[in-house]
Amino acid sequence: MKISTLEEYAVRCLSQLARAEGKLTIGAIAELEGLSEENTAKVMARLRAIGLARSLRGKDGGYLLARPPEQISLAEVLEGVAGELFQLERCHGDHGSRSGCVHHAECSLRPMWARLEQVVHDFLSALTIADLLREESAMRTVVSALSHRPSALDITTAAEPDRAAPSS
Amino acid sequence: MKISTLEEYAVRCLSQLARAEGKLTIGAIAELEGLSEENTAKVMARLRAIGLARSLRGKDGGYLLARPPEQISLAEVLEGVAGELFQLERCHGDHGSRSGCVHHAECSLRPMWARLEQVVHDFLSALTIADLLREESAMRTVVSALSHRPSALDITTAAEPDRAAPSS
DNA sequence: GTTATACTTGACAATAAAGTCCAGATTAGT
DNA sequence: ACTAATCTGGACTTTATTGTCAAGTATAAC
Repeated sequence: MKISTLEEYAVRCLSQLARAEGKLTIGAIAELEGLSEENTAKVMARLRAIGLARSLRGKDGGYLLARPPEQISLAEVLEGVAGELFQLERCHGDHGSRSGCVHHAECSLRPMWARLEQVVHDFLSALTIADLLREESAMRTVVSALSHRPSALDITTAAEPDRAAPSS
Repeated sequence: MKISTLEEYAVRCLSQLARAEGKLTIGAIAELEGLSEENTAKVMARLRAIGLARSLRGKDGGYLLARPPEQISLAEVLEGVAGELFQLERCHGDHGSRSGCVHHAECSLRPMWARLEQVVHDFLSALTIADLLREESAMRTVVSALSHRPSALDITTAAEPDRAAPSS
């Protein structure tokens, strides 16, 4: 489980555009992020394709944010460049010999992955590109305010009570 | 951002061992999961390497869980087979021309990724292999009880108040 | 309209991940 | 011992992801 480089670069390039408060050329973004121009071009093309950046061609051209940075959530960025967060549809394809989901009726994995996806989505939805312009310390505060749950370790809510007790 | 096949297979194979309540051969696991034996062997070898499964060689051999399923969290499984959830160390390597993190002093991305990793970790830590044996509907209940935060969309906690307002 | 500056696009190369194959090692039962 | 069942480990193939390159198109400025 990892963030792809495309996803990370997308977030970073957008944050540079936000910081610049205007137009930046591919060359400038590449320089700011320490990436190659070719690679940066690819990232920006993708961001344009999913409607998060706009491009101006020709002399004096460059890229700008398609919307104010406060209106671009990180969820949009990551989900935009990478498709769905997870491929829940794994459950629907073939896995070797059998057709369809091997975990048919009793597939408890599906709701688990789905919920994980939602947890991640909720977290990312609450952050925008504008948030990334904060100083690292300020960001830490914002981000730790997010999803400050009461530990989540005591979910003896449903059916069986046979969890807990990691004793030996 | 996605779950690797190794991660998914690892979870599924462990859940089969838990369901079996004992020993299973690679062939049996492969059959149950609809995977090839070769691939299953690879997955199980990894699970053995990280101490989540034990193997018995020779005739009448097979695999068993190293611990009771209630004591194996999904976090352990995923982090075990995939290394760290994210490579936060991306910030420390080179990105093209520059050495070190291009987002030096003002790297607000680092706490963001770190917090995301923690959110995911917390979620996965609260679930065990034993939980995966529930029926799909029961699992849905358990899992939705996890991290039931009050929306997380109103985090005007820190510094700037310039978020909100996605009006146009 | 010519030129310099920039984005665009598709093809290619390098790398990493996923899956397969096979010869070897280990053990229970005979 | 011998055999059959079973895991083990390395090498190999296939596929997906990343990154690079070059030829092409658009636009502002002169």
